[in-house]
Order: sequence, then structure tokens, then C-alpha cells
Amino acid sequence: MVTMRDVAERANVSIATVSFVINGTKRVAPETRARIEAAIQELNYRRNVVARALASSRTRILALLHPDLESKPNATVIQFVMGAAHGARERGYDLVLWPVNDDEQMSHLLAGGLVDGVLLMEVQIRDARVARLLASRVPFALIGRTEDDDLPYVDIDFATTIHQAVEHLRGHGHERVALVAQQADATTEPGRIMRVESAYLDAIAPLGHPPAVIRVESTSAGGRAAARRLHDDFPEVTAVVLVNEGAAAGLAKGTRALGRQVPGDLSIISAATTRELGEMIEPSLTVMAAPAAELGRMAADALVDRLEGAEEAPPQVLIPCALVPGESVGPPPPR
Amino acid sequence: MVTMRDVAERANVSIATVSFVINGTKRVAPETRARIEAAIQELNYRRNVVARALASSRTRILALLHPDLESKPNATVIQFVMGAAHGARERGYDLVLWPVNDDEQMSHLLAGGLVDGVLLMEVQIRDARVARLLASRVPFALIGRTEDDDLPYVDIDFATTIHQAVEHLRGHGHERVALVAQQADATTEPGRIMRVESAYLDAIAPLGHPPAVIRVESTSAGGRAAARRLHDDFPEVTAVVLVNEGAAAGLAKGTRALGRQVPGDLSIISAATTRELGEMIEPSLTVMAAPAAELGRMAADALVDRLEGAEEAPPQVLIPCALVPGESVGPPPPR
DNA sequence: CTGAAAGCGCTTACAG
DNA sequence: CTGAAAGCGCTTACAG
Repeated sequence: MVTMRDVAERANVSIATVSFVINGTKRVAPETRARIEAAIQELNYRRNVVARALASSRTRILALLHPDLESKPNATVIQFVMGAAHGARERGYDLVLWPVNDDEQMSHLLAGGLVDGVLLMEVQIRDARVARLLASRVPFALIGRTEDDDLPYVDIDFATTIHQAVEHLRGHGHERVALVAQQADATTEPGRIMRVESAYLDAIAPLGHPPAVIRVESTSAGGRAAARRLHDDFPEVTAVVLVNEGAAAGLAKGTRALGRQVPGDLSIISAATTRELGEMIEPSLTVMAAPAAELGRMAADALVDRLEGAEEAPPQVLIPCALVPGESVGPPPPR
Repeated sequence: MVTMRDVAERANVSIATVSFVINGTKRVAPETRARIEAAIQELNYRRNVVARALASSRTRILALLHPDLESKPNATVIQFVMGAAHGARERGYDLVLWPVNDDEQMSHLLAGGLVDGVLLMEVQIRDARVARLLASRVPFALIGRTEDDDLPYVDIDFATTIHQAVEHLRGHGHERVALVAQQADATTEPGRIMRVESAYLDAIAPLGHPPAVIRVESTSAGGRAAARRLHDDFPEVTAVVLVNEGAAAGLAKGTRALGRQVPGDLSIISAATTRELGEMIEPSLTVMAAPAAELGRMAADALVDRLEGAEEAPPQVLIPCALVPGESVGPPPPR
């Protein structure tokens, strides 16, 4: 292995000077610099990142802390993860995956000193991991939000997204618009659920009709259950905003299985999902595409900004989803 | 930060002895050990992984080297990635994501000394990255295979999978079975394409009919194109084995758009996809579920085995997909 | 502008 | 069974 010492010897300088040119930390005379750069070339030297990390107490590694995603493969999730990985790489950081649910194990990992910062996914309204993170003093950024808004986060702008979805449906003449959201289970209560529901209530208020909210699990079966509940409990509803990626296909299939046409009898917008998902379903769903890759990238970026000492207020970023028209929205059925 | 020195002082031993008990590298007298363990507890000491890495020249970090997955979110991919992350964690290793296409950048990363080993995804038949990896002397394992079979790999057993798919269709009375595979583009030629096609030829040989192979891109549009080609070019075909996850939904939709029923006119098995994908489509697709999470886990495991000095031959693992019946396979239409 | 040297927090022969 | 010490390959005050 070629070390900095080898380079220094070949260029007839001290290792300190080599370090200065590699890192650009101090000005170095042009001819000295040239000698060093030549030596680096000739020896094909590459600085050892571990030694650098130890000496500088900065590893330039970020952790992506997420629950076990194996069980619920969600199309937007991988885009998010890849966005974060790219964002980190572009800033010269590495991203490690920490599939950790156990809050104890998380503290262990944090204390090991491997990472400079943490990206926390699937944030809950009250999230014990946030307290651990705060206690560990390791900088972090959230994907999603907790109850209190003074932590750095990056999130989908659900308010704008839902409003635009409802607006789009109103433009087609719908007045009775339901929301199909995600069911919180005992342990998890993503902040998004709460925010989505309140955005929905806001958005439909001008229509002057009572809200229709259905919560189902994020699976095909959940989607079919939603179709049935819509049919049985809310027959006056002519359009639905869905914020539950896993249930999208089931909702479309279930609706048709009940003899109702999409969009003839029921219009559907699937918010915060991928365009690819929309295309897979029959009829192709009109979606509000989640800016998942951008969010991942921005989360990494924001975290690196903090690590590199940008002293501003904690970054708080909201991005709305973008409407991608499909074939699942039309006028309401004649009464 | 609490260091090993702090622990040593509190326990009245040398830091070497502390290291021995933490790592179990040498036997230590029971009472000494007890003192040290107590000190660790009291100080809540956690060994610094960076210092350990530098001293032992083992970082216990693995890299997952993959192309940009953002563009083609493929449901099995995330399961694979998560499987690898879990597998690594369980062995006490961290997994970093390296979204790298550029083969130059890859060498840079490899030379940095951050990782002990590499997992290489989306392996091509002739893969330049493999040569780089070999040159770098960093141990690795492949997901998929190159032309030559003497490198350590973990892969789907396509031969068995395709045979079982064809067998299943024969059991329903099909004799004319087509293959819809993935189109290789200029730069990528996954080894799987080749292996899938030859497995298909083997599997249908006993049927005594000419093969019908269609290659399309891995998108909904590709799937619709396949439906049309089947209809136009291979009217005698009554069943298809699909090995192209991205095209699955398009094939089903496209077939129906041509006025043909699934499975009434055409039976479909989608191989090497997730069960969730099958459920999303209408009708629910019969799939051969890819053992993606297992493969990821096994790849990580195999790599760690090598790193920890298992001297055996390079691990080569093949796992077939498992049949998950849906509603897309039935008897062939009466002639 | 450059260098000598301490130090980052561990592991690991080597001695005893 | 335990310790003193060298060393992993860098960065970074501090001097000059």
C-alpha cells in the first residue's frame, strides 16, 4: 500500500505538506505542489480514508436509519434511498444502511463513532429515536416530521399536494371527495397520516359536504376493503384521493369487482406514489408523483451542510407532489 | 468521549488487557475481566470503530456496488438490498451504498480503503467492473454471474425456475409456451438474459414445438409491445413465461386491450418477481417469487465468510424462485 | 511557505 | 495472565 510517507519521500517534502496539497488546507508553493502532484500520479497514491477519519475525527459517513423495509417494499422508498445515496456521494460522503428498529441497538451504533450524521426515515409523530439521536449529539435530519417542527426535516408538502388533488377533481366537477389513508398500527404512527388528514379536511371544507375518511392497511387487501367501504358507507362519493401506495392496486381492482367503473363511477387520484405505479394499474392511475429521489438527495445535502458548518437555522424543506394525469379521473356520474 | 484508556485506568489494568476482554482475543483472569467489564458498564464505554479499523486494518464495512437504481425501480431490487443490509448487520458489518457506474470512480473508492469487501449487483456477462475488482484485490461476491463461473456468486436458479414454470403450464395443458424476456441495451447485458433464454429452450424442447422468444424493454410500454407481438407473430401460443418484472403489468393490460382474456386466451407466469407485484395486477398474476431477500442475505454472508478466512472454494449459491399461484394461469383455449 | 512532532484510539507482536 | 510500546496512516496546531 502506498502511503503519504511514500509520496513525501518521493517529492522531498514532509508528509504535512503532502496533506496540505491533497486537502487544499494551506497554500503551498507552485513548484512544490507540482512535485507532490507528480509523485501522487506516479505512485498512484490514494489517501486512506480510515486514517483520515481517525486523525480528523470526521468519518464522512452518513447513516440511513430505517425500519425493516423488506416487509413493505414500497415503490417510493427505493427512490428515496437511492436519492440519498447519490446526494451523499456527490458531496464526498458514504451512506451506510442501518436497518434498525431496536432503539437500544441504535444507541450502540451511534456510540461507535462510525458516522458523522444520520438520516432518519419513517419518522413517527412521537419518535423515541429522535430522543436518542438528540442525546447522542450526532447531527441528523428527518425524513418526515415529528410533532414539533423545530428539528431539521425534509418532507412531502402534503397540504399543497392534497389541495391540488382536490382542485383537480373539482375541475372535473366532483363535489364529494373521499380520502383513503393509511391505517396506523399499534407501534407506528407516521406523522404523515395526521398531516394528510388535516390537509384533506382543509381542502374539502369549501365544498360544504361532510368528510369521508377511510383508513386501511397498506396492502392490496387494504385497497379492496377501501373499495367496499366506499361503496357501502359513502355511496354519494364520486372521487377519492388515495394516500396509501400499497393499497392503490387493490382499490382499483376492488372497485371494479363491485361493478363500478373507474373513472365512470369513481375517479381516483393516488397521491405520493410513483408514476410507474400509476401505469401498472388498470386503468392507468392519475397520480401525484412523490418527489422521493429529490427528497432523499436534499436530506443528504442538508445534513452535509450542517456537518460542514453552515450555521443557519435547521433546514426545513417541503416539496409537493406533481400531478401526472392518467385515465382514472373523469366527470362524476350523472345523478 | 470515553476511551479505552479511561476504562483501563478505572479498572487498574493496561489498555491491552481491556482490548483482550472486549475482543475476546486472549484469556484474561476472571477477576480482572470482571473489573474491566464493570468499568465498561460504569463508564458506558463503546469502542471506537474507526480506531479499531485503522489498527486492525479491517473496517468491517462492505460496499454494495450497484448501478443507478433510481431510474428503474424494480420491486425485487429493494428486497435484495435490504436482505444484504440485514445480512451484513447480523454479522457485525456495515453496508455502504455505492451507486457507481463509472468504472474509474469505482477504482478510486476501492483504493480508499474504506471497505473490506464488495457486493456487486446487476452483473453483466462481460463485466469490466469484475476486472477492476480483481485488480484491486478487494474480496467480493457477485449477484448474478459473468461468463466464467469460477468467481464467488449468488444467483437465482433460472434453469430450475423456468423448468418449473413450463411444467406448471404443461400441467394445465399448454403446449405452445412463449418466453418474454428482457431486452439488452447497448451497454448492459445481464448474464441472466442469456441464462434465461437457454433454460427456456431446454424446458420447451420436449414439447417439440419451435420456440417463441420476445425481448422487450423493462417498462409498461415494453409489456404492451410484447402483447402485440405475441398476438401478431405467435398466434398459436397459449401461455407465456415472463422474465421481465417491469413489463408484467403492461403485458397483462396490453393483452386485454387486444381483446384477449387472461387466462382465457393466454396464460401468464411472471418469473423472478415479487408476490406483491402479482397481486397488484388484474387478474392477479401467478408468479415465481424471486428469493431476493435471501439472496441479498446470502451474498453478504458468503462475503463475510471469506473475509473471516473460510478457506473453502468460493461460494456459489443458486436458489430457484417459488411458485405462487394467482389467477393468470388456466387451460388453453379450445381450438 | 514548510517541517517536526504530537496525537487520533485502537490492536498486536513481544516480553516477562 | 498482564503490560509497555510500537504502529496503523493520517491531520493539525505550533514553530520557524
